[in-house]
Amino acid sequence: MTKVIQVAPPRVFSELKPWLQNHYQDLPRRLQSVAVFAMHNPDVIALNTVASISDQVGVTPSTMVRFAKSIGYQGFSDMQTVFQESMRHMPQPYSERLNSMQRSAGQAQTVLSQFTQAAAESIARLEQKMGEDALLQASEQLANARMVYIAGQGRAEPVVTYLHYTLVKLGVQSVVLSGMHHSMADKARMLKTDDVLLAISFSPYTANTRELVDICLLNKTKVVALTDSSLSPIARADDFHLEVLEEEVSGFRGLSATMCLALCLAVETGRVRAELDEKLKF
Amino acid sequence: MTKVIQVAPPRVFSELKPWLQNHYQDLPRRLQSVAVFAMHNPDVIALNTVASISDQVGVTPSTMVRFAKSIGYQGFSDMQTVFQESMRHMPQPYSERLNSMQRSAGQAQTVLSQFTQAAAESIARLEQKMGEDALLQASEQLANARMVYIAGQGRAEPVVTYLHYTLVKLGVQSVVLSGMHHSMADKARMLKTDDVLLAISFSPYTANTRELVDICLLNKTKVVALTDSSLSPIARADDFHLEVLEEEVSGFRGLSATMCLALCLAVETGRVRAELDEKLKF
DNA sequence: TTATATTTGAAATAAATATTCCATAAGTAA
DNA sequence: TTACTTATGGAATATTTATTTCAAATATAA
Repeated sequence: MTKVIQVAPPRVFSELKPWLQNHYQDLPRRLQSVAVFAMHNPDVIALNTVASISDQVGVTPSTMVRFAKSIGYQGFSDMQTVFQESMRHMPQPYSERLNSMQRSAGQAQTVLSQFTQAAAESIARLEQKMGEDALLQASEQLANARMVYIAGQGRAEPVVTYLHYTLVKLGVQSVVLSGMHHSMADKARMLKTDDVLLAISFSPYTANTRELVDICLLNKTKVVALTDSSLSPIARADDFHLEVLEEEVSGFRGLSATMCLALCLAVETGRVRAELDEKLKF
Repeated sequence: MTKVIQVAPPRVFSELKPWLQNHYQDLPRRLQSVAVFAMHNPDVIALNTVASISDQVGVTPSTMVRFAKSIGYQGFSDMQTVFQESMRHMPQPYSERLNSMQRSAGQAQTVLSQFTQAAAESIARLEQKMGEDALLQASEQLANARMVYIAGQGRAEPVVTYLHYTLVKLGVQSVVLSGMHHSMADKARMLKTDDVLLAISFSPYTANTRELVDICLLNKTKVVALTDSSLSPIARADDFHLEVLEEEVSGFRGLSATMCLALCLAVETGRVRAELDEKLKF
């Protein structure tokens, strides 16, 4: 029989959370899954049935009961009430919503709210302005490449890392150029005509990335550019460029929308590539 | 037999409210009581059983069922789900609400819209859940450090790069540990007690980063952790951890909210550090 | 008033949901 | 490996919870 905690279990959600943090490591595998799910989806625990929840978590109903008992509750239902109580007065669809709006309109904004707002705006604009077809075109270029070379410096570097990571995971061959200590000319020489350069650059545009794009376009190597303005030197008539502009907060620009676009680009590329691979089989 | 509305009943709470206002006069006395109660205590309807609710309203269980049926629902349970749904996605303040409504009303979602929506949701949640004080505490730790060592692998790597880039720009000395080819023990040895480890790790948590955190905590070196769950092995009672959860779209998790938090953390750290430097002058 | 329709409550029934139990699988230590 | 402990899934069971039924109460119209 699974050992059961004897002491009284947390009666409020805010106490349950640290409890799980402390005991998480010692929990059996399945019970860990439940713990993670519960912390991430408290509303689901509060509102759904054992069957439905266990299904979402990917465990059996018994496991849900065991989980509750291992914390010290009498059973699942007992634990569920704790989750339900945590929702009770929190939401209040309308009145509460208005409150939070007033609050944000009213007093001084926190650092956090300023930046989250800027990020949200940037993402909203991305969705509005970015054409699905532009994204698709760029993805097709990348998917058709023998190898994708990714370049970018400074603020663009995290984007490079992320694109590389995601593309590789999706089975698209790619290499990061920025890290290599070659001259631009040497780097450009690595690119064959069936390769594609994926260049990321934001204002102020670094000379290096720009130079690389220039050389590639001269060599008729395809270029996909990710930048913050169509006026950017790396956005040219003869390349495929995607534009994403981050809202600025007192001089700082985030990367939220850019990362979102990067993910879209990678996923779409992976999809197109998978389609191509499928065709080649026959 | 009580006459029952034939047309489809409101499927969302916001439509149910006006419906009740319009039909209130025509309802039998007991059903009016229920209507009033339901509008004033939607959370009770969402979370309690018929027996408990009918008791609170002062009617019999049958009346609750009749009430639901008189609106057009199949029974009480059917109506209850509408109340429950209204509690479910409680964050999403306003703009996002509108967006998702427009979208769901329209056609199928594009890749872009799916990911932007996920990003927006993640950011909204970040703003709601993250405490300004937790952010400030973490920032103070970093600002007081002689040197900030940043570690993280895989999906966390872009975040490492970004934090490093931003911190350095803000005049906070920092080094990226991930890139170095040392053993974890060697890396840990670099950290003195007045240094701080800034560890970033997401599920599935890489052993390396976890090990590093363990060693540092053993050595009483301060740790600031950025992770996707308070259950993560790097979120421990004795470190300062910030939690940010990215919404998932068909298996992919973005970094939009994470990057936003990273920027907040860096900027706040820079601000605190500037204050400290100012004091030292006198 | 009486006849009729409507509303209501209480108890019986049906449905759903949680819980327990047990056989088997997965780990662990020798 | 083998013996042993712990964890897990599936099915049977118990419990809770919603729903229906029907008789009584209340209202309405003649």
